[in-house]
This record gives sequence, structure tokens and C-alpha cells, in this order.
Amino acid sequence: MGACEHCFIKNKNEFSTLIFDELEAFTLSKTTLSIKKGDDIVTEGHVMNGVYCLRSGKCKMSKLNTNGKSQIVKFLRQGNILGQRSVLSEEPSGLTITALEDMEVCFIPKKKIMEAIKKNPVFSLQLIKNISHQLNEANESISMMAQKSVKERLADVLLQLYRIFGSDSEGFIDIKLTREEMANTIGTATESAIRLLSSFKAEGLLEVKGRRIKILDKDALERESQGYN
Amino acid sequence: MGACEHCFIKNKNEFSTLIFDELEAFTLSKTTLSIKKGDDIVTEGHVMNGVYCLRSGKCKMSKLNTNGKSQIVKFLRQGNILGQRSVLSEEPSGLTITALEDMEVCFIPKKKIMEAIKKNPVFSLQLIKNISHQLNEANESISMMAQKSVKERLADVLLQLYRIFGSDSEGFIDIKLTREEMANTIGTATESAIRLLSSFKAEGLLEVKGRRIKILDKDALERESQGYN
DNA sequence: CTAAAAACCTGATAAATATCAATTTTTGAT
DNA sequence: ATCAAAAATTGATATTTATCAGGTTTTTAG
Repeated sequence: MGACEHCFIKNKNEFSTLIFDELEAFTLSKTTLSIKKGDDIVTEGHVMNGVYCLRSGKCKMSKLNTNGKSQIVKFLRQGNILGQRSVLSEEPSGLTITALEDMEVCFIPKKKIMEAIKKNPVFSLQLIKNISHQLNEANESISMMAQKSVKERLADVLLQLYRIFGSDSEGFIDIKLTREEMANTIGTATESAIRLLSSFKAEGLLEVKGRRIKILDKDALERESQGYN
Repeated sequence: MGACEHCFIKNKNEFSTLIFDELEAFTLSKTTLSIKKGDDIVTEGHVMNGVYCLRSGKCKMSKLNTNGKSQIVKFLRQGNILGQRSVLSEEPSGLTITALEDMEVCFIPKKKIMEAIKKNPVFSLQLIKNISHQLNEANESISMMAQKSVKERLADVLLQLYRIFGSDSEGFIDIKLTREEMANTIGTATESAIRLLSSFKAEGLLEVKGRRIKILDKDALERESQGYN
């Protein structure tokens, strides 16, 4: 496939700090893969020997619980780098990454990433910043999960999904999740997620057409997420 | 106070990868501070211009919610570095850090940390690994908070506290928290935390003497935390 | 040491959420 | 286009958790 130094994706992520020569090194060793919707690209507990740069498609990062339930921890979109936490910490992946749509990814071997870190301190610092930022987001999620009611969390997640994926031409949030995935994101039973979605719909906050959801009253949803009801 | 290059703490954290000269640079610019129990050393939303190395004492990292409740996200002990996430990402601190006991800390200016990153790639990598590891722990917390019942979370947190702080000469977990802090860690009402502690005590899993808690049956507590009851 | 404040505890009740069971609708593979 | 499988929905009920109110105990400041 194409060369990293000319890839439109590179301006959307940490690779923007890499210089021409470094990107050329990536180009020479990368592999491009197609992942079908529903397939796992990274599996919890496995050791990773490189990262994936997401060219197209969307995916979810989730964690299997001892009770068999899965918890969705994060959603990823075009431009995001997959698996950098595991590669950088030299620990096995703590999460499973599953395609929510067909995806195209470029695999870049760990060795090349490490070389870039050693050669280019600006790149290192960019990586540090990115992971630190993710850590901050994760801390916010802990607080939200621990302290908000299921209703508040649903409102919050809908707003988050809108922020991450934006909306399609008709104004629906540009990601299709099953009710079960919705429930696994906010940590509740599928039936509870369904009932709360219906209540938001009844209150006129949302338009719901199957798996497509449109936010009709963003301010009210924001208020719901803060517990003013 | 003493010199960083001879400080017993340095072998307990990321600073172990620094060479003599670099630690000497830290020594020359550091400041040692005493923090009284209950006082904040870092405040949510404030910009940090350095990190703190915790010489003695214990503290909590917490986050204030819109509803006024506070969520404890992490506990820190001797050797831990405070505020590195904020300094490295150049974002304001997302958390407040409060002393749970009187503490002694060494403040090291941001500038010195950044110089060490530029000079010593092994140190950079050590920092990256450390933050990555913290991110993994945070993801596990998200999953736990979202999917476990309050009872399971309490069991889990008690085991965590034991892992972090160990036990005193009588076998009690070596940290004293109020019931409210306990509740703010697991994300529940203080009364609920009290009732669940009592039920664990009644079942013979714990000995509870005021704020001092001893784990009597670790296996059973582990089973509780996994929902086998 | 002592008084005030803070923390702790208990019971009663309300509210939120999970579970189970049954039915309808949607999706995906042929 | 058809049909089986998966997903979505709804109602009834059980369980968990929060809230409120009152009293007791412990901690802390002077």
C-alpha cells in the first residue's frame, strides 16, 4: 500500500512529529491488513509485537470480566493508534480490540517504534503526552462509573459518542452499536439500557431508529448527565 | 536535606534509571517540604511546575464531582512520584492530592525532569512504562467500577489496600481511612459502606477496630470480590 | 480534661437496578 | 426473498443501594 510519509492519516496522530526519513522507515516495514466487522485485532492477555495505525473503520476496546460480562472501555476511530500502551510498557495487552465496522489498518513493528523513540525525542515526548492524556481520561471514567447513576452514565456516553464519531448526513451519531454494547459501555443490564433509551426518547431528548440515535436536545442531555432532573 | 544520589527512595521508583550526575542536578534544585495530615499538596485544575517525590507518609488522589461528592482514584505510598502525569502532558492536574498522614516530600522542578528526559532515553522509557502501567490499572478500575456490585468493590478495595500498604505489627492493614473515604473509594453512600463492612465482620472475613481493619480470611474475601456468594 | 464537632451506626423506607420470562422485531446468511 | 438466529422490547418481580432521621461514639481543638 501507500507510503507513510504521504499518508493523510499521519497528520491526525502522534506520527505528525516524525520526520520524512523516519516515516520512510515505517513504510518499508509496515504491513496493511483488512479486518472484518466483528473480528478481534488484539486479544486480551496476548503479547504485542507492534502497533496498528487505524486507516479506516471504527473499533471498541473491551475487557472480559470474571463473571463473563464484557466492559467496553474506549472507542477508536480513524487515525488512532492501537496497542501502543502494551508495546510501550512491554506488558501483554490488557484489552481486546474488536472491529465495529470493516477496518483497514497498518501494522508497524515494535522495533521501528522503539528506534523512532531513541532517535527522535520530540516523538517520545508526543507519545508521553498522548498516554498521559489517556490516563487522565481514564481517571475521569473511573469517577463517572463510580459516582453516576446508570441514567446519568447513559446520557454521558451518548454525548461522548457524538464527540468521538460526529454525525451522519441525517444528524444521527455516526456509530451503530447494539443495545448490549451500549449496556456494556455504561455497565448495566441490556434491559435497563433499553428502558432508559426509551425514556430519553419519550422525553424528546433523542430520536431513536433502531441502532441509529440522534441527539435532539443536547443541553437537556448534558443536564441529565449531571444529575439535574 | 540529603542528596538525591544517596537517597534510599531512588531505588524504589523511576529515578533508579538516572545516573549520578543527573541525580546531583536534582539535588541542587530540589526543595524539601513537610505536609500536614489533611492538607492538599496538589489541587485539581492547577498547573504544576514540578513533581513531588514522596519520602514518607501516605496520600490519596481524588476528583471532585459536579454533585459535590469526591471520588478517590488512587492511593500513594513512600517512593511514589506525585504529579508526573500533569507535568509530562502539560495539562493542569486532573486530581487533588491530600495527605492521609503527615508527609515529607521533595519537590523537583519541571525543568530538571525535562532535561533528564532529553539527556537520558532510558529514563524516558522508564517514565513511559510507568505511565502505561498506570493506564492499564486505570482501565481495570473502570471495568471494576462499572461491573461489580458495591459489596464486590468493597472486598476488592480492601485487598488492594492490603497490597499497597501491607499490615502493621498486629496484622491490621497499614492505612487508616474514615468510613466516608472508604465509601468515596468504592463509589457508594457512607451508610452502605458501613453496613457492608459490618456484614463482612459478621461473616468472619474481617476484624474491625474503629478505623483499623484486619483481613481474617483472604480467600473468602477474594471470592466475595469475584461475586461468588 | 472537656466540650463541640465530626464520625459512626442503625432502622425504616424509597428509589434504582437486575433478573426472569415471554413476545415481537430486526438482521444476516443462503 | 425467506427463514432461522440474534436482538430488542415489555411486564412482573426481586434485589440492591440510597436517603432520611435519630441516637451513639470517637476525635479534635482549646
